[in-house]
Amino acid sequence: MAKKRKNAISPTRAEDYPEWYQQVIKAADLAEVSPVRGCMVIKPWGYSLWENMQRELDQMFKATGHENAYFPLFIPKSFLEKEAEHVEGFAKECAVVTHHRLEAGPDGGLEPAGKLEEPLVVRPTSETIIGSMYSKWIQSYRDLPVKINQWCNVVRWEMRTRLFLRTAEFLWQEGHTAHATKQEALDETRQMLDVYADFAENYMAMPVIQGEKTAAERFPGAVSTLTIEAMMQDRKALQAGTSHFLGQNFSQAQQIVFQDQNGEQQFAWTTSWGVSTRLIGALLMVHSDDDGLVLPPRLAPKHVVILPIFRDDDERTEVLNYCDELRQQLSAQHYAGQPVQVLLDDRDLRGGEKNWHHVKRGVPIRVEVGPRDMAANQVFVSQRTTGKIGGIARTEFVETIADRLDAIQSGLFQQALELREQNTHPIDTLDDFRDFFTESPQSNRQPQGGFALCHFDDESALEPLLKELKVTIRCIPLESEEEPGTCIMTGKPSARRAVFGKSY
RNA sequence: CGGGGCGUAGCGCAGCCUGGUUAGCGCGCCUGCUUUGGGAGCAGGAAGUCGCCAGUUCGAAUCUGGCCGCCCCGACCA
Repeated sequence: MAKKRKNAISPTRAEDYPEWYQQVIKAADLAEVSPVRGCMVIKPWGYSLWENMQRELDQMFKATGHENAYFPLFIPKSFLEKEAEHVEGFAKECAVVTHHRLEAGPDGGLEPAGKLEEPLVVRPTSETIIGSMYSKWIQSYRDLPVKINQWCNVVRWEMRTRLFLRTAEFLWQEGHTAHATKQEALDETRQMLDVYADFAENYMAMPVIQGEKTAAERFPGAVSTLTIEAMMQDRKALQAGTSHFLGQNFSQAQQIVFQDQNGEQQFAWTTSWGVSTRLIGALLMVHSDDDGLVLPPRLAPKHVVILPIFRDDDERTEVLNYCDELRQQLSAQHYAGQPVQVLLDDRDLRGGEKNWHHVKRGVPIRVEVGPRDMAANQVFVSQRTTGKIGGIARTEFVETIADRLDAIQSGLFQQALELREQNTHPIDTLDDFRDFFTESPQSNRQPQGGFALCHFDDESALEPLLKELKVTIRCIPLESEEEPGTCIMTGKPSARRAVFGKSY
Protein backbone atom coordinates (compact mmCIF):
# COMPACT_ATOMS: atom_id res chain seq x y z
CA MET A 1 0.00 0.00 0.00
CA ALA A 2 1.50 3.25 -1.06
CA LYS A 3 1.43 6.33 1.11
CA LYS A 4 -1.98 7.91 0.85
CA ARG A 5 -1.67 11.50 -0.19
CA LYS A 6 -4.24 13.71 1.31
CA ASN A 7 -4.95 15.74 -1.83
CA ALA A 8 -4.73 14.96 -5.49
CA ILE A 9 -3.36 18.39 -6.37
CA SER A 10 -0.06 19.70 -5.14
CA PRO A 11 0.46 22.48 -4.22
CA THR A 12 -2.89 23.23 -2.62
CA ARG A 13 -4.74 26.49 -3.19
CA ALA A 14 -3.51 27.84 0.11
CA GLU A 15 0.09 26.95 -0.65
CA ASP A 16 0.40 28.47 -4.12
CA TYR A 17 -2.74 29.46 -5.93
CA PRO A 18 -1.28 30.18 -9.40
CA GLU A 19 0.63 26.91 -9.43
CA TRP A 20 -2.44 25.05 -8.17
CA TYR A 21 -4.34 26.47 -11.16
CA GLN A 22 -1.80 25.04 -13.60
CA GLN A 23 -1.77 21.68 -11.85
CA VAL A 24 -5.56 21.36 -11.97
CA ILE A 25 -5.50 21.96 -15.72
CA LYS A 26 -2.90 19.26 -16.07
CA ALA A 27 -4.61 16.79 -13.74
CA ALA A 28 -8.00 17.29 -15.39
CA ASP A 29 -6.42 17.07 -18.83
CA LEU A 30 -8.06 20.28 -20.01
CA ALA A 31 -5.27 21.83 -22.06
CA GLU A 32 -1.54 22.05 -22.69
CA VAL A 33 0.85 24.69 -23.84
CA SER A 34 1.67 24.12 -27.49
CA PRO A 35 4.92 24.36 -29.41
CA VAL A 36 3.58 27.66 -30.75
CA ARG A 37 4.51 30.41 -28.34
CA GLY A 38 1.58 31.79 -26.43
CA CYS A 39 -0.88 29.34 -27.90
CA MET A 40 -2.58 26.45 -26.15
CA VAL A 41 -3.95 23.12 -27.21
CA ILE A 42 -7.41 22.58 -25.78
CA LYS A 43 -7.76 18.87 -25.10
CA PRO A 44 -11.00 16.89 -25.43
CA TRP A 45 -12.18 17.26 -21.83
CA GLY A 46 -11.56 21.01 -21.90
CA TYR A 47 -13.02 21.41 -25.36
CA SER A 48 -16.19 19.58 -24.42
CA LEU A 49 -16.65 22.17 -21.67
CA TRP A 50 -16.40 24.86 -24.32
CA GLU A 51 -18.87 22.99 -26.51
CA ASN A 52 -21.36 22.91 -23.65
CA MET A 53 -20.88 26.61 -23.03
CA GLN A 54 -21.34 27.28 -26.73
CA ARG A 55 -24.50 25.21 -26.87
CA GLU A 56 -26.20 27.10 -24.05
CA LEU A 57 -25.03 30.56 -25.07
CA ASP A 58 -25.92 29.95 -28.69
CA GLN A 59 -29.47 29.07 -27.69
CA MET A 60 -29.68 32.24 -25.62
CA PHE A 61 -28.39 34.39 -28.48
CA LYS A 62 -30.92 32.90 -30.87
CA ALA A 63 -33.71 33.29 -28.35
CA THR A 64 -32.92 37.00 -28.28
CA GLY A 65 -33.10 37.32 -32.04
CA HIS A 66 -29.50 36.88 -33.16
CA GLU A 67 -28.16 34.86 -36.05
CA ASN A 68 -24.76 33.32 -36.59
CA ALA A 69 -22.50 34.24 -39.49
CA TYR A 70 -18.79 34.18 -40.24
CA PHE A 71 -16.39 36.95 -41.20
CA PRO A 72 -12.74 36.76 -42.34
CA LEU A 73 -9.80 36.04 -40.07
CA PHE A 74 -7.78 38.70 -41.88
CA ILE A 75 -8.49 42.39 -41.66
CA PRO A 76 -6.85 44.90 -44.01
CA LYS A 77 -4.68 47.22 -41.98
CA SER A 78 -6.53 50.25 -43.33
CA PHE A 79 -9.81 49.00 -41.83
CA LEU A 80 -8.34 48.95 -38.37
CA GLU A 81 -6.97 52.44 -38.85
CA LYS A 82 -10.38 54.00 -39.33
CA GLU A 83 -11.28 54.36 -35.65
CA ALA A 84 -8.54 56.21 -33.77
CA GLU A 85 -9.14 54.92 -30.24
CA HIS A 86 -9.67 51.42 -31.55
CA VAL A 87 -6.26 51.43 -33.28
CA GLU A 88 -4.58 52.74 -30.20
CA GLY A 89 -6.13 50.05 -28.06
CA PHE A 90 -5.16 47.10 -30.21
CA ALA A 91 -2.13 48.15 -32.28
CA LYS A 92 0.39 46.81 -29.80
CA GLU A 93 -1.00 43.32 -29.76
CA CYS A 94 -1.75 42.70 -33.42
CA ALA A 95 -0.25 39.90 -35.47
CA VAL A 96 0.38 41.09 -39.02
CA VAL A 97 0.59 39.04 -42.21
CA THR A 98 2.92 40.68 -44.69
CA HIS A 99 3.64 37.92 -47.21
CA HIS A 100 1.67 35.30 -49.09
CA ARG A 101 4.27 32.85 -50.37
CA LEU A 102 7.21 30.80 -49.17
CA GLU A 103 10.27 30.10 -51.28
CA ALA A 104 13.29 27.91 -50.73
CA GLY A 105 15.91 29.96 -48.90
CA PRO A 106 19.69 29.85 -49.26
CA ASP A 107 20.23 27.46 -46.33
CA GLY A 108 17.53 24.97 -47.22
CA GLY A 109 14.80 26.66 -45.18
CA LEU A 110 11.80 28.56 -46.39
CA GLU A 111 11.71 32.33 -46.78
CA PRO A 112 8.67 34.55 -47.09
CA ALA A 113 8.32 35.94 -50.59
CA GLY A 114 5.55 37.81 -52.35
CA LYS A 115 5.07 40.82 -50.16
CA LEU A 116 1.46 41.92 -49.80
CA GLU A 117 0.51 45.36 -51.10
CA GLU A 118 -1.42 45.94 -47.91
CA PRO A 119 -0.59 44.04 -44.73
CA LEU A 120 -3.39 41.95 -43.23
CA VAL A 121 -4.02 42.02 -39.52
CA VAL A 122 -5.11 38.79 -37.86
CA ARG A 123 -8.35 39.84 -36.14
CA PRO A 124 -7.96 40.87 -32.52
CA THR A 125 -11.73 41.54 -32.71
CA SER A 126 -13.93 42.14 -35.72
CA GLU A 127 -15.71 45.48 -35.35
CA THR A 128 -14.01 46.91 -38.42
CA ILE A 129 -14.44 44.07 -40.87
CA ILE A 130 -18.02 43.47 -39.78
CA GLY A 131 -18.75 47.20 -39.84
CA SER A 132 -17.51 47.42 -43.41
CA MET A 133 -20.00 44.75 -44.43
CA TYR A 134 -22.80 46.35 -42.43
CA SER A 135 -22.22 49.60 -44.33
CA LYS A 136 -23.10 47.71 -47.51
CA TRP A 137 -26.03 45.81 -46.08
CA ILE A 138 -27.71 48.73 -44.42
CA GLN A 139 -29.43 51.44 -46.47
CA SER A 140 -32.86 51.88 -44.96
CA TYR A 141 -34.29 51.88 -41.44
CA ARG A 142 -36.12 48.81 -42.74
CA ASP A 143 -32.76 46.97 -42.80
CA LEU A 144 -32.36 47.53 -39.09
CA PRO A 145 -31.67 46.13 -36.65
CA VAL A 146 -28.91 43.79 -37.79
CA LYS A 147 -28.08 41.32 -35.04
CA ILE A 148 -25.29 38.90 -35.87
CA ASN A 149 -23.00 36.75 -33.78
CA GLN A 150 -19.90 34.83 -34.81
CA TRP A 151 -18.05 32.00 -33.09
CA CYS A 152 -14.39 32.19 -33.98
CA ASN A 153 -10.79 32.52 -32.87
CA VAL A 154 -8.98 35.80 -32.37
CA VAL A 155 -5.33 36.68 -31.85
CA ARG A 156 -3.90 39.17 -29.38
CA TRP A 157 -0.14 39.00 -29.20
CA GLU A 158 0.37 38.71 -25.46
CA MET A 159 3.75 38.74 -23.77
CA ARG A 160 2.79 36.79 -20.70
CA THR A 161 0.29 34.01 -21.07
CA ARG A 162 -1.65 31.70 -18.79
CA LEU A 163 -3.73 28.81 -20.03
CA PHE A 164 -7.33 29.89 -20.71
CA LEU A 165 -6.90 33.23 -18.95
CA ARG A 166 -4.61 34.89 -21.42
CA THR A 167 -3.22 33.29 -24.55
CA ALA A 168 -2.16 34.73 -27.89
CA GLU A 169 -4.96 32.91 -29.67
CA PHE A 170 -8.28 32.18 -28.05
CA LEU A 171 -11.78 31.09 -28.96
CA TRP A 172 -14.72 33.34 -28.35
CA GLN A 173 -18.00 34.64 -29.65
CA GLU A 174 -18.51 38.21 -30.73
CA GLY A 175 -21.93 39.67 -31.29
CA HIS A 176 -22.25 42.77 -33.47
CA THR A 177 -25.47 44.68 -33.85
CA ALA A 178 -26.61 47.84 -35.58
CA HIS A 179 -29.71 49.80 -34.62
CA ALA A 180 -31.74 52.77 -35.77
CA THR A 181 -31.88 54.47 -32.41
CA LYS A 182 -29.55 55.10 -29.53
CA GLN A 183 -32.03 53.68 -27.04
CA GLU A 184 -32.38 50.45 -28.95
CA ALA A 185 -28.61 49.99 -29.02
CA LEU A 186 -28.38 50.77 -25.30
CA ASP A 187 -31.12 48.23 -24.63
CA GLU A 188 -29.27 45.65 -26.68
CA THR A 189 -26.05 46.27 -24.77
CA ARG A 190 -27.87 45.81 -21.51
CA GLN A 191 -29.84 42.79 -22.69
CA MET A 192 -26.72 40.90 -23.70
CA LEU A 193 -25.07 41.67 -20.39
CA ASP A 194 -28.12 40.11 -18.75
CA VAL A 195 -27.71 37.06 -20.97
CA TYR A 196 -24.11 36.74 -19.83
CA ALA A 197 -25.06 37.17 -16.19
CA ASP A 198 -27.80 34.58 -16.56
CA PHE A 199 -25.35 32.17 -18.14
CA ALA A 200 -22.65 32.78 -15.54
CA GLU A 201 -24.95 32.34 -12.58
CA ASN A 202 -27.30 29.61 -13.78
CA TYR A 203 -24.97 27.49 -15.87
CA MET A 204 -21.50 28.18 -14.50
CA ALA A 205 -22.87 28.59 -10.94
CA MET A 206 -20.66 31.66 -10.75
CA PRO A 207 -22.16 34.76 -9.14
CA VAL A 208 -21.32 37.96 -11.00
CA ILE A 209 -21.62 41.67 -10.47
CA GLN A 210 -23.01 43.53 -13.46
CA GLY A 211 -21.55 46.93 -13.86
CA GLU A 212 -20.16 49.63 -16.06
CA LYS A 213 -16.47 50.11 -16.69
CA THR A 214 -14.81 53.42 -15.98
CA ALA A 215 -13.23 55.37 -18.84
CA ALA A 216 -9.79 53.86 -18.22
CA GLU A 217 -11.10 50.30 -18.45
CA ARG A 218 -13.41 50.82 -21.40
CA PHE A 219 -13.16 48.93 -24.71
CA PRO A 220 -11.16 50.98 -27.22
CA GLY A 221 -13.63 52.94 -29.30
CA ALA A 222 -16.68 52.26 -27.11
CA VAL A 223 -18.89 54.91 -25.56
CA SER A 224 -19.55 52.63 -22.63
CA THR A 225 -18.58 49.12 -21.62
CA LEU A 226 -20.68 46.89 -19.40
CA THR A 227 -19.08 43.94 -17.66
CA ILE A 228 -19.76 40.94 -15.50
CA GLU A 229 -17.17 40.60 -12.76
CA ALA A 230 -16.65 37.45 -10.71
CA MET A 231 -14.56 36.72 -7.64
CA MET A 232 -12.15 33.80 -7.83
CA GLN A 233 -11.21 31.71 -4.78
CA ASP A 234 -8.06 33.75 -4.26
CA ARG A 235 -10.38 36.75 -3.99
CA LYS A 236 -9.11 38.31 -7.19
CA ALA A 237 -11.56 39.62 -9.77
CA LEU A 238 -12.03 38.18 -13.22
CA GLN A 239 -13.77 40.03 -16.01
CA ALA A 240 -15.93 37.26 -17.42
CA GLY A 241 -17.78 39.01 -20.23
CA THR A 242 -18.27 42.44 -21.73
CA SER A 243 -20.98 44.21 -23.69
CA HIS A 244 -20.17 47.49 -25.42
CA PHE A 245 -22.31 50.39 -26.51
CA LEU A 246 -20.33 51.78 -29.42
CA GLY A 247 -22.53 54.80 -30.04
CA GLN A 248 -21.99 56.08 -33.56
CA ASN A 249 -18.19 55.88 -33.34
CA PHE A 250 -17.81 52.90 -35.62
CA SER A 251 -20.70 53.78 -37.90
CA GLN A 252 -19.13 57.18 -38.51
CA ALA A 253 -15.73 55.63 -39.09
CA GLN A 254 -17.16 53.11 -41.50
CA GLN A 255 -20.11 54.90 -42.97
CA ILE A 256 -22.83 52.65 -41.62
CA VAL A 257 -25.58 54.98 -42.77
CA PHE A 258 -29.31 54.52 -43.26
CA GLN A 259 -32.22 56.63 -44.38
CA ASP A 260 -34.83 57.07 -41.65
CA GLN A 261 -38.62 57.39 -41.93
CA ASN A 262 -38.25 61.08 -42.69
CA GLY A 263 -35.82 60.49 -45.51
CA GLU A 264 -32.87 61.77 -43.47
CA GLN A 265 -29.44 60.11 -43.57
CA GLN A 266 -28.51 58.81 -40.12
CA PHE A 267 -25.54 56.97 -38.67
CA ALA A 268 -26.50 53.63 -37.16
CA TRP A 269 -25.97 52.90 -33.48
CA THR A 270 -23.87 49.81 -32.91
CA THR A 271 -22.98 47.38 -30.13
CA SER A 272 -20.61 44.48 -29.65
CA TRP A 273 -20.34 41.86 -26.91
CA GLY A 274 -18.25 38.80 -26.24
CA VAL A 275 -17.20 35.98 -23.97
CA SER A 276 -14.23 33.70 -24.50
CA THR A 277 -12.59 30.44 -23.47
CA ARG A 278 -11.44 32.48 -20.51
CA LEU A 279 -14.71 31.32 -18.97
CA ILE A 280 -13.14 27.89 -18.61
CA GLY A 281 -10.43 29.43 -16.45
CA ALA A 282 -13.11 31.21 -14.44
CA LEU A 283 -15.08 28.03 -13.96
CA LEU A 284 -11.95 26.31 -12.71
CA MET A 285 -10.93 29.05 -10.30
CA VAL A 286 -14.40 29.50 -8.83
CA HIS A 287 -15.25 25.88 -7.99
CA SER A 288 -12.24 23.59 -8.06
CA ASP A 289 -10.56 22.31 -4.93
CA ASP A 290 -7.36 20.62 -3.78
CA ASP A 291 -8.44 17.36 -5.42
CA GLY A 292 -8.80 18.95 -8.86
CA LEU A 293 -11.56 20.20 -11.09
CA VAL A 294 -15.12 20.60 -9.82
CA LEU A 295 -17.75 21.01 -12.51
CA PRO A 296 -21.26 22.40 -12.24
CA PRO A 297 -23.61 19.70 -13.61
CA ARG A 298 -25.12 22.02 -16.19
CA LEU A 299 -21.80 22.25 -18.01
CA ALA A 300 -20.21 18.92 -17.11
CA PRO A 301 -19.45 16.78 -20.17
CA LYS A 302 -20.36 13.75 -18.08
CA HIS A 303 -22.77 13.86 -15.15
CA VAL A 304 -22.21 10.38 -13.82
CA VAL A 305 -19.38 7.91 -14.13
CA ILE A 306 -20.03 4.25 -13.37
CA LEU A 307 -17.07 2.37 -11.95
CA PRO A 308 -17.47 -1.41 -12.12
CA ILE A 309 -15.66 -3.42 -9.49
CA PHE A 310 -14.91 -7.12 -9.96
CA ARG A 311 -12.33 -9.76 -9.17
CA ASP A 312 -12.43 -12.32 -11.93
CA ASP A 313 -13.88 -12.81 -15.39
CA ASP A 314 -17.16 -14.26 -14.17
CA GLU A 315 -17.76 -11.32 -11.91
CA ARG A 316 -16.61 -9.02 -14.65
CA THR A 317 -19.31 -10.17 -17.04
CA GLU A 318 -22.04 -9.98 -14.44
CA VAL A 319 -21.02 -6.60 -13.09
CA LEU A 320 -20.57 -5.09 -16.53
CA ASN A 321 -24.02 -6.28 -17.57
CA TYR A 322 -25.51 -4.72 -14.47
CA CYS A 323 -23.57 -1.50 -15.08
CA ASP A 324 -24.65 -1.31 -18.67
CA GLU A 325 -28.29 -1.60 -17.67
CA LEU A 326 -27.74 1.13 -15.12
CA ARG A 327 -26.10 3.26 -17.77
CA GLN A 328 -29.10 2.89 -20.05
CA GLN A 329 -31.54 3.70 -17.27
CA LEU A 330 -29.61 6.81 -16.31
CA SER A 331 -29.21 7.94 -19.90
CA ALA A 332 -32.98 7.82 -20.29
CA GLN A 333 -33.32 10.41 -17.52
CA HIS A 334 -33.21 14.12 -18.24
CA TYR A 335 -31.48 16.94 -16.46
CA ALA A 336 -31.94 20.60 -17.37
CA GLY A 337 -33.51 19.66 -20.68
CA GLN A 338 -30.67 17.35 -21.72
CA PRO A 339 -30.31 13.58 -21.42
CA VAL A 340 -28.17 12.65 -18.41
CA GLN A 341 -24.61 12.07 -19.64
CA VAL A 342 -23.23 8.79 -18.34
CA LEU A 343 -19.80 7.27 -18.71
CA LEU A 344 -19.25 3.60 -17.98
CA ASP A 345 -15.55 3.34 -17.29
CA ASP A 346 -14.69 -0.27 -17.98
CA ARG A 347 -11.00 0.31 -18.53
CA ASP A 348 -8.79 -2.35 -17.02
CA LEU A 349 -7.42 -0.24 -14.20
CA ARG A 350 -7.36 -0.58 -10.46
CA GLY A 351 -10.41 0.86 -8.77
CA GLY A 352 -8.62 3.51 -6.76
CA GLU A 353 -6.66 4.87 -9.65
CA LYS A 354 -9.71 4.96 -11.88
CA ASN A 355 -11.72 6.70 -9.20
CA TRP A 356 -9.13 9.45 -8.74
CA HIS A 357 -9.01 9.98 -12.46
CA HIS A 358 -12.63 11.11 -12.41
CA VAL A 359 -12.25 13.04 -9.18
CA LYS A 360 -9.53 15.15 -10.76
CA ARG A 361 -11.65 15.74 -13.86
CA GLY A 362 -14.57 16.95 -11.81
CA VAL A 363 -17.32 14.49 -12.76
CA PRO A 364 -20.19 15.46 -10.41
CA ILE A 365 -21.31 11.95 -9.41
CA ARG A 366 -19.41 8.67 -9.26
CA VAL A 367 -21.09 5.34 -8.64
CA GLU A 368 -19.19 2.20 -7.77
CA VAL A 369 -20.90 -1.05 -8.62
CA GLY A 370 -19.53 -4.34 -7.36
CA PRO A 371 -20.90 -7.80 -6.53
CA ARG A 372 -22.08 -6.65 -3.10
CA ASP A 373 -24.10 -3.80 -4.62
CA MET A 374 -25.54 -6.10 -7.24
CA ALA A 375 -26.69 -8.51 -4.55
CA ALA A 376 -28.41 -5.69 -2.70
CA ASN A 377 -29.64 -4.10 -5.94
CA GLN A 378 -27.99 -0.83 -5.01
CA VAL A 379 -25.16 1.46 -6.10
CA PHE A 380 -22.46 3.09 -4.03
CA VAL A 381 -22.58 6.83 -4.63
CA SER A 382 -19.95 9.56 -4.19
CA GLN A 383 -20.41 13.19 -5.12
CA ARG A 384 -17.54 15.38 -6.18
CA THR A 385 -18.64 18.20 -3.91
CA THR A 386 -19.72 16.28 -0.83
CA GLY A 387 -17.70 13.06 -0.96
CA LYS A 388 -19.09 9.64 -0.13
CA ILE A 389 -22.85 9.37 0.14
CA GLY A 390 -23.06 5.58 0.52
CA GLY A 391 -25.28 2.82 -0.79
CA ILE A 392 -28.51 3.86 -2.46
CA ALA A 393 -31.17 1.58 -3.95
CA ARG A 394 -30.68 1.48 -7.68
CA THR A 395 -34.20 2.54 -8.64
CA GLU A 396 -34.17 5.37 -6.19
CA PHE A 397 -30.82 6.57 -7.49
CA VAL A 398 -32.01 6.52 -11.10
CA GLU A 399 -35.21 8.36 -10.29
CA THR A 400 -33.55 11.06 -8.22
CA ILE A 401 -30.56 11.70 -10.46
CA ALA A 402 -31.86 15.05 -11.76
CA ASP A 403 -32.60 16.27 -8.23
CA ARG A 404 -29.16 15.27 -7.11
CA LEU A 405 -27.54 17.18 -9.97
CA ASP A 406 -29.73 20.17 -9.24
CA ALA A 407 -28.65 20.17 -5.62
CA ILE A 408 -25.00 20.05 -6.62
CA GLN A 409 -25.51 22.90 -9.06
CA SER A 410 -27.17 25.18 -6.54
CA GLY A 411 -24.73 24.17 -3.81
CA LEU A 412 -21.85 25.34 -5.97
CA PHE A 413 -23.52 28.66 -6.63
CA GLN A 414 -24.23 29.21 -2.94
CA GLN A 415 -20.68 28.38 -1.97
CA ALA A 416 -19.28 30.82 -4.52
CA LEU A 417 -21.74 33.49 -3.46
CA GLU A 418 -20.77 33.11 0.18
CA LEU A 419 -17.10 33.45 -0.66
CA ARG A 420 -17.80 36.68 -2.49
CA GLU A 421 -20.02 38.11 0.19
CA GLN A 422 -17.55 37.29 2.94
CA ASN A 423 -14.84 39.09 1.02
CA THR A 424 -16.71 42.17 -0.13
CA HIS A 425 -16.52 45.16 2.18
CA PRO A 426 -17.42 48.82 2.07
CA ILE A 427 -14.31 50.90 2.66
CA ASP A 428 -14.41 54.60 3.42
CA THR A 429 -10.93 55.79 4.24
CA LEU A 430 -7.65 55.78 2.42
CA ASP A 431 -5.89 54.03 5.29
CA ASP A 432 -8.41 51.21 5.35
CA PHE A 433 -8.14 50.94 1.58
CA ARG A 434 -4.38 50.59 1.72
CA ASP A 435 -4.64 48.09 4.52
CA PHE A 436 -7.25 46.05 2.69
CA PHE A 437 -5.08 45.66 -0.39
CA THR A 438 -1.67 45.27 1.21
CA GLU A 439 -0.31 41.75 1.44
CA SER A 440 0.70 40.81 4.92
CA PRO A 441 3.86 38.70 5.38
CA GLN A 442 1.87 35.86 6.90
CA SER A 443 -0.64 35.91 4.08
CA ASN A 444 1.27 33.07 2.42
CA ARG A 445 0.74 34.24 -1.15
CA GLN A 446 -2.96 34.69 -0.51
CA PRO A 447 -3.74 38.11 -1.82
CA GLN A 448 -5.07 40.46 0.71
CA GLY A 449 -8.50 41.85 0.30
CA GLY A 450 -11.26 40.94 -2.06
CA PHE A 451 -13.77 43.44 -3.36
CA ALA A 452 -13.78 46.89 -1.80
CA LEU A 453 -16.85 49.05 -2.28
CA CYS A 454 -15.68 52.63 -2.33
CA HIS A 455 -16.73 56.09 -3.27
CA PHE A 456 -14.56 57.83 -5.81
CA ASP A 457 -14.79 61.00 -7.77
CA ASP A 458 -11.92 61.39 -10.17
CA GLU A 459 -10.39 58.28 -11.69
CA SER A 460 -7.15 60.00 -12.66
CA ALA A 461 -6.60 61.23 -9.09
CA LEU A 462 -6.70 57.60 -7.94
CA GLU A 463 -4.35 56.28 -10.57
CA PRO A 464 -1.05 56.44 -8.67
CA LEU A 465 -2.58 54.72 -5.65
CA LEU A 466 -4.23 52.01 -7.73
CA LYS A 467 -1.04 51.41 -9.64
CA GLU A 468 0.97 51.13 -6.46
CA LEU A 469 -1.41 48.62 -4.90
CA LYS A 470 -2.08 46.84 -8.22
CA VAL A 471 -5.76 47.45 -7.78
CA THR A 472 -8.25 48.38 -10.48
CA ILE A 473 -11.76 49.71 -10.51
CA ARG A 474 -13.66 46.64 -11.60
CA CYS A 475 -16.94 48.37 -12.30
CA ILE A 476 -19.67 50.67 -11.11
CA PRO A 477 -22.46 48.21 -10.30
CA LEU A 478 -25.69 48.68 -12.20
CA GLU A 479 -27.81 47.44 -9.34
CA SER A 480 -26.24 49.51 -6.60
CA GLU A 481 -28.33 52.00 -4.75
CA GLU A 482 -27.51 55.65 -4.72
CA GLU A 483 -25.65 56.43 -1.56
CA PRO A 484 -24.08 59.83 -1.11
CA GLY A 485 -20.52 59.70 0.16
CA THR A 486 -17.10 61.18 -0.36
CA CYS A 487 -14.22 60.08 -2.54
CA ILE A 488 -11.60 58.11 -0.55
CA MET A 489 -8.89 60.13 -2.28
CA THR A 490 -10.11 63.65 -2.85
CA GLY A 491 -12.97 63.86 -0.36
CA LYS A 492 -15.22 65.21 -3.06
CA PRO A 493 -18.85 64.07 -3.06
CA SER A 494 -19.77 60.88 -4.90
CA ALA A 495 -23.20 59.44 -5.61
CA ARG A 496 -22.47 55.72 -5.51
CA ARG A 497 -19.86 53.12 -4.70
CA ALA A 498 -17.68 51.29 -7.21
CA VAL A 499 -16.12 47.83 -6.92
CA PHE A 500 -12.34 47.82 -6.49
CA GLY A 501 -10.19 44.71 -6.62
CA LYS A 502 -7.03 43.03 -7.78
CA SER A 503 -7.67 41.37 -11.07
CA TYR A 504 -6.58 38.77 -13.56
C1' C B 1 10.73 45.22 -24.16
C1' G B 2 14.06 45.83 -18.99
C1' G B 3 15.88 42.53 -14.36
C1' G B 4 16.64 37.29 -12.59
C1' G B 5 16.57 31.91 -13.40
C1' C B 6 16.46 27.43 -16.30
C1' G B 7 17.08 24.04 -20.88
C1' U B 8 19.89 16.29 -19.52
C1' A B 9 14.35 9.88 -21.55
C1' G B 10 7.11 11.34 -22.03
C1' C B 11 7.17 14.29 -17.04
C1' G B 12 10.15 15.89 -12.70
C1' C B 13 15.22 16.13 -11.52
C1' A B 14 20.80 14.76 -10.18
C1' G B 15 25.52 15.03 -12.52
C1' C B 16 28.55 20.55 -14.43
C1' C B 17 31.99 24.20 -9.88
C1' U B 18 37.09 20.45 -9.95
C1' G B 19 36.37 17.84 -18.31
C1' G B 20 37.99 11.08 -18.44
C1' U B 21 34.96 3.87 -19.35
C1' U B 22 28.65 2.17 -21.11
C1' A B 23 25.21 9.67 -18.52
C1' G B 24 22.10 8.31 -13.70
C1' C B 25 17.52 8.60 -10.31
C1' G B 26 12.02 9.03 -9.33
C1' C B 27 7.33 8.88 -11.77
C1' G B 28 5.17 7.25 -16.24
C1' C B 29 5.38 3.52 -20.36
C1' C B 30 5.86 -1.98 -22.20
C1' U B 31 5.94 -7.57 -20.78
C1' G B 32 4.89 -11.40 -17.15
C1' C B 33 3.01 -13.12 -12.54
C1' U B 34 0.38 -11.86 -8.10
C1' U B 35 -3.44 -8.25 -7.15
C1' U B 36 -8.29 -5.27 -7.54
C1' G B 37 -14.61 -1.90 -2.57
C1' G B 38 -9.97 4.87 -2.30
C1' G B 39 -3.72 6.46 -6.04
C1' A B 40 -0.96 -2.01 -5.86
C1' G B 41 3.61 -5.48 -5.29
C1' C B 42 7.64 -8.19 -7.45
C1' A B 43 10.67 -9.32 -11.69
C1' G B 44 12.25 -8.04 -16.45
C1' G B 45 12.38 -4.31 -20.51
C1' A B 46 12.16 -0.06 -24.08
C1' A B 47 13.32 4.84 -24.28
C1' G B 48 18.64 10.36 -24.40
C1' U B 49 22.12 13.53 -31.25
C1' C B 50 22.65 16.23 -22.61
C1' G B 51 18.29 23.22 -26.42
C1' C B 52 21.14 24.74 -31.17
C1' C B 53 25.82 26.39 -33.50
C1' A B 54 30.81 27.30 -33.19
C1' G B 55 35.41 27.29 -30.23
C1' U B 56 39.21 25.32 -26.46
C1' U B 57 41.08 20.22 -25.64
C1' C B 58 43.96 13.84 -26.84
C1' G B 59 38.90 13.95 -24.81
C1' A B 60 33.04 18.41 -23.57
C1' A B 61 26.48 17.25 -20.54
C1' U B 62 30.74 19.60 -17.86
C1' C B 63 35.02 25.16 -19.92
C1' U B 64 34.32 29.78 -23.56
C1' G B 65 31.34 32.69 -27.13
C1' G B 66 26.97 33.37 -29.93
C1' C B 67 21.93 32.06 -30.92
C1' C B 68 17.07 29.92 -29.72
C1' G B 69 13.32 28.58 -26.33
C1' C B 70 10.84 28.43 -21.59
C1' C B 71 9.74 30.16 -16.52
C1' C B 72 9.55 34.09 -12.66
C1' C B 73 9.48 39.57 -11.52
C1' G B 74 8.25 44.65 -13.75
C1' A B 75 5.26 47.84 -18.33
C1' C B 76 0.13 46.08 -21.34
C1' C B 77 -4.42 42.91 -21.52
C1' A B 78 -10.73 38.97 -22.56
